[in-house]
Amino acid sequence: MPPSPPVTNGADVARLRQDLLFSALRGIEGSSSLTFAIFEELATSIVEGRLPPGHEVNSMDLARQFNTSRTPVREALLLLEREGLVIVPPRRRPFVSPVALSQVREIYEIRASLYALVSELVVQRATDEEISSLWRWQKVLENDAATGDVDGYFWHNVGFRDAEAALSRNGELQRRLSSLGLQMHRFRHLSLSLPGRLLNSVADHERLVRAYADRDVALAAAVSKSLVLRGLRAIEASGRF
Amino acid sequence: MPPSPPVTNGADVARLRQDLLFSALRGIEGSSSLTFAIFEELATSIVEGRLPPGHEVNSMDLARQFNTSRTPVREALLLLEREGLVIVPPRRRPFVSPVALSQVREIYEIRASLYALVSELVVQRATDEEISSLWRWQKVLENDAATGDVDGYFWHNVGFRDAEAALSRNGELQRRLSSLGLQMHRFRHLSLSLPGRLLNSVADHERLVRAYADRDVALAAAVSKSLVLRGLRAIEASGRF
DNA sequence: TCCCTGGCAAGTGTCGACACTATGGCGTCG
DNA sequence: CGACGCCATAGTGTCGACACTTGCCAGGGA
Repeated sequence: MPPSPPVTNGADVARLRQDLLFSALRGIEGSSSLTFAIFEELATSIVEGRLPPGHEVNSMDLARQFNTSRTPVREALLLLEREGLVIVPPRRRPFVSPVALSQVREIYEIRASLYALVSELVVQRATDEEISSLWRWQKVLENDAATGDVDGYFWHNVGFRDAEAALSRNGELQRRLSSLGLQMHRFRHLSLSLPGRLLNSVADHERLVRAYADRDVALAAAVSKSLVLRGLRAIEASGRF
Repeated sequence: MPPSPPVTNGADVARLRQDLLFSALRGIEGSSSLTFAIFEELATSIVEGRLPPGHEVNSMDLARQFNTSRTPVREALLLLEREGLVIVPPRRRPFVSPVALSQVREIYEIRASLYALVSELVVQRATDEEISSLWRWQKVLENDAATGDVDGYFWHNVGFRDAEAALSRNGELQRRLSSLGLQMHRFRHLSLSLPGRLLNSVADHERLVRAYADRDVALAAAVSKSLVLRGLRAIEASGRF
C-alpha cells in the first residue's frame, strides 16, 4: 500500500473508515473470501457497537443470517477471537468480549510505546517528501478541528497515524498497530468527546510533524507517545467505564 | 499465571520450553482442544525448524497424519496464519512462511520497543519482592553462561523475559510479546551462537535488574531496549540470511 | 418452600461428501 | 523443436449430518 495520500475531500469519511479499519489485515485475509467477509462484517459490527459487549454470537444464528453453513462462520469467529473481539469458550456459546477500563489502559500503553517507535523510525527513514505529505494531513486535521467535525477528525487522525506507520518501513509494526487499532476503535467515541480535546490534539500533531521535519528523534518519540497517552487520560477523565 | 518462580534445576529445560512457547496463548485457546492441539503441534514443529520455511502443509495430509477430518486442521492453519507462521493463499496450498532478514529486523525493533515498555512498567509496578525474584533468574543465567550451556541460557532467558512481562501487570502486552516470541524463536539459534555473546548478555541482565532495584525508569528502559537490539545486531553480524 | 434430579432443547465439535479450481503433464500445432 | 492449450488429479472451500455437551425447566422429594 502506498503511503496513503492525504484526503482533502471531507465527504468520503465513510470510505476512509472502511479502508482504515482493516488496512493491514487486508493483505493477509488468507482463507476464502466467505470466511473473511463474515469476519469483516462481524468485526465492523462489534467495533461500531451494533453488537454490544457480552452479546451472544452463536454459529447457527450467524450461519442462517449469512446464508451459509456453520463452517465459515466458525472460522470467522476464530479470527475474531485472535483479534480480541470475541471470546469463544470451549463447548460454550461465543460472545462479544467485554471492554474493561483496565484493558483500555493496557492497549493504550502498548500503542503509546509502538507509536513512539513509529516516530523514531519515521525520523530515520522517511524522505522529506513523505514528511511533507504528513503536513497535508495536518492541514486537514486543523480544518476538522476548526469546524468542530469530531467524526471527520477522528478518521483523519487514524489516517494520519496509518500514514505514519507506513512511513516507518516496518510491515510487522503496521500490522500489529492495525490489530490494536481494531480493538481501540471500540471505545473511540470516549476519547474525543471532551471539550478542548480537539485543539489540544491538533497542537500535538503540529509539534509532531515539526519534530519530523527537524529530524529530532527524541522529541518526535516523546510527542508521539504523549499524544496517545493524552487520549487515554481523556478517557479516564470521562469517568465512563 | 503467577510470576513464574525461577528454576534452579537445569535438567527440565524441556518442560520450561514447552511452557514458555505458548505461555500467553494458553489462556485463550478458545475453540476445541483438537484444533488447539494441532495448532500447538504444528507451531512447535515450525518454530523448531522441523517444518522448514516454504514447506507445504496441506490440510488433507495433516488430517491423515492427525487422524482427524480436515475441519480442525483448517482451523489450526488459520490460527497459525494469524501468528505469522504459515501463509494460506486463497485456493492454494498453505505453506510454512519464509523468514527474511528484513522481517527479523522488523520483529526485533518491535520487541525492543515493547520490552522497554515492560521495563518501565516493572519499575513502576513491581514490588521489591518480585524484583528480587528476578535476581534469582539472573543467578541461573550467570550459571548457564559460566558453564557455557547455550540452550539452557536461551530458555532461562526467555523465562526471565516472561517473568518480567508478567510483572508489568499488562496482560495484553504479555500476550503480544508471546506472539512475537513465537515468531522470533524461529531464528533464535542465530542470536546466541556467537562467541562472547553470552557474557555480554549476562552483564546487560545484571544492569537491568540493578536498574529495577534502583527504580530507575529511564535506565531500565534503555538497557532493556539495547538488550534486544544487541541480539539483532548479533544476528546481522552472523551473516546468515 | 427449597433443593435435587432427570429429561429436553439448543448449540458445539467433528465428520465425510461434493463441487470447483489450480497445477503439471501430455499431446497438438505452429 | 518450442509454445500453446487441454485434461486428469490433487486439494480447497463449503455443506449438511450426527453425536455429545451444556444449561434450563419441570416435577418430585424433603
